[in-house]
Amino acid sequence: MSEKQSWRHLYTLLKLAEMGAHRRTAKISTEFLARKLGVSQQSASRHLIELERKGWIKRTITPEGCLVQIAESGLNQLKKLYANLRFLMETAYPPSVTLEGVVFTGMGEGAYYTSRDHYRRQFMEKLGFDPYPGTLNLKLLSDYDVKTRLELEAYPSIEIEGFKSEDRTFGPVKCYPAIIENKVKGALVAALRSHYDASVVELIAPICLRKNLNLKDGNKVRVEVLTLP
Amino acid sequence: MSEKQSWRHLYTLLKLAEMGAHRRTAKISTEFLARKLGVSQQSASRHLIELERKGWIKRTITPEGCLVQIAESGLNQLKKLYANLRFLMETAYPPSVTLEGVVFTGMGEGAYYTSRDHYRRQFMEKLGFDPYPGTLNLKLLSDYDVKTRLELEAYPSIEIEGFKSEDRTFGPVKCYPAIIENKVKGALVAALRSHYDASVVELIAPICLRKNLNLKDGNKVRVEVLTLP
DNA sequence: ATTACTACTAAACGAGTAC
DNA sequence: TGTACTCGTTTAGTAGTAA
Repeated sequence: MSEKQSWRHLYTLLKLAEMGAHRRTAKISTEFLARKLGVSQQSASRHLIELERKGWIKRTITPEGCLVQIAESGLNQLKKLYANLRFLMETAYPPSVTLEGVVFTGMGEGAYYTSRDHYRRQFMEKLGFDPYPGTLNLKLLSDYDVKTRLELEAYPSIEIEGFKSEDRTFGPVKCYPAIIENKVKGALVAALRSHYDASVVELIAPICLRKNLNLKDGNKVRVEVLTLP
Repeated sequence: MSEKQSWRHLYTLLKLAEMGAHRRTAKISTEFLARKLGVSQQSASRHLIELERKGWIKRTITPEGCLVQIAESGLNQLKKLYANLRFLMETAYPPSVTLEGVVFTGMGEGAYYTSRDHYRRQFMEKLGFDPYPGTLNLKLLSDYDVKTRLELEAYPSIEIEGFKSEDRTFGPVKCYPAIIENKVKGALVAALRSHYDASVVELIAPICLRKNLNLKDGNKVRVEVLTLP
């Protein structure tokens, strides 16, 4: 969907579907399509050529107009858009939210927790990566970020079960897949420890975020938190 | 939706919604939006300015980025697109199909039927216009058109009830709202009489189609048949 | 850091027209 | 009629940069 010009083509595809070309072969002249698109006949012609090149439509030219049918790959584009919109319109929470905070050094307990075998195995299974032993602590910057972080509690999360060891209890943890600094896929973990308040979040990733993103205490970090399953 | 450039703006709106701006005020920098849109930061900035001018978003600029929320009119645009796509994806029939045929002169019975009071009142009530007394007969041109006309039978139609007079019975009639030659809003009536086969359709309109469209026998006419209620 | 202006480039568009 | 080419115009997009 994010290919260049693809959006304009999707619009043409939508109009073709409105004429039934997604269910049947429709006879559509470039002039008629042009009216529907609000462009010139020449542009409509070009759009059809481009759509055909992309493999989004099948086309047969006849003297009375084009016989057009949307191909499977074209229909998939429309379905993708539909699924996207349905999610946006029907669910109460957004697909992603972004948080900003500054790096700070905790008490070094992150490494201890993330390397507990019960946690670690669940991270691998449910998040799809083996966490680097240690968490990146972020102090949220503004009221906006704290408010957003609190809203996160209401969104569906990945639940990591707690467990008991010989001498103590490890509580359950909520995770949210996240993209850190637009680069690294990791996760935001909530309540891994109870030391911090709502203005603090912890991040885990398959790699050492500090090293890989060259972060030092006080650096600002942007996190895109994903709510999609 | 068909205003100029409106489609590109709708795309930006969709991306903003993906960041939650349709349910909450989201802090979004033009740089971040630009990545999501696949354009430059400058273009993203321009898009936001244009969306704000249109009244589709509310925006507050802060040093750390823009606080963006999609306005009601913007949300309506997304809802419109969603409803449109839902109809296309969930229903088996298309919103419109086009037919082409050539004008021919019937036996002059159209005027008699369309002016029967029981029919006429139902046309006014259910189609929203008082039909000109008479029908325009079209002989469909190709196999494609005949096939399309037959498919029409399976689509939902406006039902005109039959009735009895003193001496005879008038059967029920199916109607489909239609746009004739991209200009006149009328309707296609099916089985008003049983004289003709599947390669013939009859049109009614509030005006005399022959006169207004300057039609003579043998002229080609394009009809866009609407299936939407 | 941000936003967004100006100046320029690239792309989309449309008029004319060939087929 | 149709489609679709060339080519000049318009519009969208980007780079550089000021605030």
